[in-house]
Amino acid sequence: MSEPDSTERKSYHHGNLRAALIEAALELITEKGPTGFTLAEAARTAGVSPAAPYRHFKGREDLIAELALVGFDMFADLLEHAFTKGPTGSPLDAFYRVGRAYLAFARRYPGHYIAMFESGVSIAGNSELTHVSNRAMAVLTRAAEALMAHLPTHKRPPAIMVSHHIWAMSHGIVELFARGTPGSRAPFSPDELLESGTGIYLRGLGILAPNTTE
Amino acid sequence: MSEPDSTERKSYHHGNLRAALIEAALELITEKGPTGFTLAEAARTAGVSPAAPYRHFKGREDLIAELALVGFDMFADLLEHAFTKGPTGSPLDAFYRVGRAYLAFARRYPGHYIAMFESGVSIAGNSELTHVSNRAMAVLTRAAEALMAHLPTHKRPPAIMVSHHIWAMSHGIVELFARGTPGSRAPFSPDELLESGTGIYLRGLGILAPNTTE
DNA sequence: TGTACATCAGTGAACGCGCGTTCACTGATGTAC
DNA sequence: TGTACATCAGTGAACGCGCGTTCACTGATGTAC
Repeated sequence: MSEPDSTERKSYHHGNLRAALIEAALELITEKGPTGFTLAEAARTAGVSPAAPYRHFKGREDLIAELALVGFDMFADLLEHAFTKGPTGSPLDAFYRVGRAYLAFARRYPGHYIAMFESGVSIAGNSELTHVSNRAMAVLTRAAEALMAHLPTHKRPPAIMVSHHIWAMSHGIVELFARGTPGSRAPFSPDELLESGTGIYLRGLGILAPNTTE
Repeated sequence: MSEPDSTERKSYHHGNLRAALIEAALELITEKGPTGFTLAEAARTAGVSPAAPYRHFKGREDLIAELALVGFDMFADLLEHAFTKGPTGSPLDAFYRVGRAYLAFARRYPGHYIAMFESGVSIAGNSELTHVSNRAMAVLTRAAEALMAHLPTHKRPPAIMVSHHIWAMSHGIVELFARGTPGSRAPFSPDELLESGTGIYLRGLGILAPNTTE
């Protein structure tokens, strides 16, 4: 009844503070946006004094950067896994899987996604972040390359450009149609949108036949 | 030398406070992001006491909502103008113009764009905002409709879906590649990306010939 | 197995800060007559 | 043209608040011998 905070603790030491702070920060960011997140509240949620986080992070910014770092790492792994899983699948299947994985990540790990793309964290200014974000990007680019391997060279745009297109559309869909009141804003679900959008796009690349589906 | 703030003022009354506050807010939001913006600083910039803004806005949120409202209105006008200008142009030309206008708006009015899409303002929760954002969306949809008018019905996806695709890609490009260190993040400019992306997409729709350019 | 000691991971109180907002006020402006 | 008065658009001081961060401290844990 009178316990002020979430986690109980018996000993002086928390034992798992770093992880608990990350967890708390993710929840707070998900609920209140990057603006709403404060170190003090994360400490409170973890059941710890406001000074404790400074044993594990240099400060507020540092914690957010850590969220983004972990996020990009998971993101890259997820995309990678979607791309390489199921050796029976065609490059086309793999490409669609990667797209779906993109949306799935944004939906499943909103706190990470926000820290990565909406928190104002400077990716270019942090070499670790740059590295791991490049890794995620590279998966998309490889998927695009595999997809276009059999296209005649003169009809093949740079794979990086293609992955940028797909990334942009995915990100746009997440930001515009997967946030906020779910579903109310659009007559189409995010997944439908991405599926249909990339379908049309791939037809334009010459990878799908002009009028496959009905 | 010792003037603390930007605008000089001779009389007790500012005369133009509302507009000055909006101007100041746009600058601050552009420089520091939606988080960095405070009513107090906007007042300071306008050379006015921290209580003065309350004569013109209900509070901080209200000011941001106003920025978004004005922004969406300009946005819709700009897209509209791009769409209807030059009666000689084909629907295809008009469509490209609308796309370019999208990027141009984001580049030219970053403060408005941020207030509209990144400030956390709830569009659905404000009927005026909903109305004016729908208006902008409608322009895109009309452009898509005009574009697909001559497609056989069974090959024609819903215009709303198409406009959602285009909007998502445009927004994604703005967020991922037009912000931050300009150009450093991608080997392609935002305009190139949108142009090539929509080009491929329109080919997929059957609006452009399979291999038009080289 | 026991003891001394270094190190680690917390505490809690305090700081300075700037914010959003309210309040009674006052100078300037506009209007009626 | 002049005067009285209502209204408007500011002031400035104050409030309560919560934050980020620092500091000397202390309880718990790990290690050497």
